[in-house]
Amino acid sequence: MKVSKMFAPTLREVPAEAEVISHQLMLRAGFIRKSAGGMYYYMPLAWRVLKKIEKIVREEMDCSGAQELLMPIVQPAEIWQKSGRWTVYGAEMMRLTDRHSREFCLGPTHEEMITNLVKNEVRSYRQLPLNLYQIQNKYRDERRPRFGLMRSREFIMKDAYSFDRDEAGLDVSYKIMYDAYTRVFTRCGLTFRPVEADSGAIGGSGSHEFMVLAESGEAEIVYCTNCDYAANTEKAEMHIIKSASEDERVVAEVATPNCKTIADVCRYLELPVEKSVKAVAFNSEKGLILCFVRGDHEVNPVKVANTVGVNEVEMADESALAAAGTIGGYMGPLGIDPEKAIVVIDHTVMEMSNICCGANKDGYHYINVSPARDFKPAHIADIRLIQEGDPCPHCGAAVAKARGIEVGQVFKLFTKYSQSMGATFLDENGKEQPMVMGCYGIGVSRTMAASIEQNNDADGMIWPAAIAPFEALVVPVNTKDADSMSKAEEIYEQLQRAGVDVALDDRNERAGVKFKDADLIGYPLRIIVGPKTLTEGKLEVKIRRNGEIKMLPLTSDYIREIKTIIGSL
RNA sequence: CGGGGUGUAGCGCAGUUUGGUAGCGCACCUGCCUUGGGAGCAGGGUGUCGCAGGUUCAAAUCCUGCCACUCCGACCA
Repeated sequence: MKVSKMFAPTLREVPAEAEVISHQLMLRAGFIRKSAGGMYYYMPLAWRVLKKIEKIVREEMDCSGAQELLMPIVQPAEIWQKSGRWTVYGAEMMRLTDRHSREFCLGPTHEEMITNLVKNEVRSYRQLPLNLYQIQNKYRDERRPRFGLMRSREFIMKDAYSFDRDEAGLDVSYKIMYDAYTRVFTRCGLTFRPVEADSGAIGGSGSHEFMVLAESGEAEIVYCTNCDYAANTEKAEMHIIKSASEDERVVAEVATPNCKTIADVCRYLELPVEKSVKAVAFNSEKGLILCFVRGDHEVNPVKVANTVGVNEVEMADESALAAAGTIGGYMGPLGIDPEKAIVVIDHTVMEMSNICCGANKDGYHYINVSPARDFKPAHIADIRLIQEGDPCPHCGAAVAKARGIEVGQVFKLFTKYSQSMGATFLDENGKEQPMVMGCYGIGVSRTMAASIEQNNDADGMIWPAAIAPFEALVVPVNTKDADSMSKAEEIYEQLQRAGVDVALDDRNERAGVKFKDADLIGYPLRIIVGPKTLTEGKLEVKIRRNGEIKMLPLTSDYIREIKTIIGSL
């Protein structure tokens, strides 16, 4: 590829709309342009990267026994109605209607489609296990698309679906995908970490997310400083913290005027914060949920939703609290009508004694409350949000926090879709069984963005050679110098013949312009041909990542040397 | 969806307070010159001032409504 013909308009200035570095650099380097909110053109350089990522994904999927197919993007409403997700998916789904007023959606995911296909074609245990995947555009009408390709409404995804005869089979399929994902992201040159993830209503220990570690990541993860435990913070389990046992005293109501926060109450009553409980109220489709954790702890809304069995929770307002007979700042579990609110107590709270909590009226708290004796909650569960320094659920050492970009997720679906959609097979005994499913996603376009987030400097992108738009760029420093030009052309052609993915910057531009563009686009290797080095009989080769310069004698087998260097990038 | 901000040339912005023929830098086109880190000179083109109403002799500027984009909070590859 000659740069003079390349469709890659670079920008000197950062467009105002871009906030994160990957978005800024992709706009500046001519990788993407916006069409509408959360929708982008992938221009030639971006498309080259995406194709290389896809190639790695395909190789790893194919050698793991998965088979590629391609399903329609436009999906009929009926199958979503059958699985029950037509209404559940809500505004996130892009819907459309054809000329006969039949309803469709643009696929946000393909569980329904693949299950519908497989249920019609697979009858016997002999045909299992089966793993099918595709790479295509997905559509999710995000509430708030942002950060360029990191959260877009149209994005490229690899989605795979496994079908097994039982859970043991699913475990095998899951492990194969988990290992394949580890190889994919390793080959893409990413620093990542698989973490335990929330599996929502399906439950079980059935999901891992692959997180690219980056400050700009939207997800927060915790990892153990001692063992290999790592989890999304919304998933991380918290064990019960035992309190010293003491004699239970008699409950008393005390006035606590203007003490609306835990800190106020504890100061006023001269109690340690570990002797108080904090209340958080949520609204949900099952009504008001009142949650209680120890005063110095935080509530994890994801755990609350899973515990109560609702899709989503949102912060409740004062009017909802008043309807349940309580008031903000003075909420307590005592005397709450179970018909009006679901009370959920963190399991650590149930171990405490002689604590204080709100009395559900303005200006009053109870003291000497002993939860095991006094509370009658609907649920006792782990609803606590893990914090930096909390004990690791596996080994007890302190956990640390980090931010990550979720580039992949593996998920055990069990029989959620096979049951609702009737995907069954006959086992050896002729008995009908639901297929046991797993699903496995990789955000291909997000992976490209994540790589940039992790690999950049003040001058631009720094691509790992495996997914770079080009592995190398040949730069003749002065296009008017016939010797430089012919030598550059020669090297360019030699490299092409040697199978190197190379470009030639043949533009009649000053060297500075070419260097700036090369740094911005992030070619892993730059081969500079100029009169200065040519007269010394040398070729200058510069590594983008560390700025290291190697001088290769023209008499040497420099093509081979260049290939070796690229192999190490 | 709630709360802020911004919409003026391809990009970055000024002009809006106080209404009076649309500006700057970069980019782009032509020529000269230059060629190891975004050179210089000369000439040139570039706009439904987000959209729709309204006020006015006159609106980028004032008023009303809408739209888009973007940032901060609850969801996801």
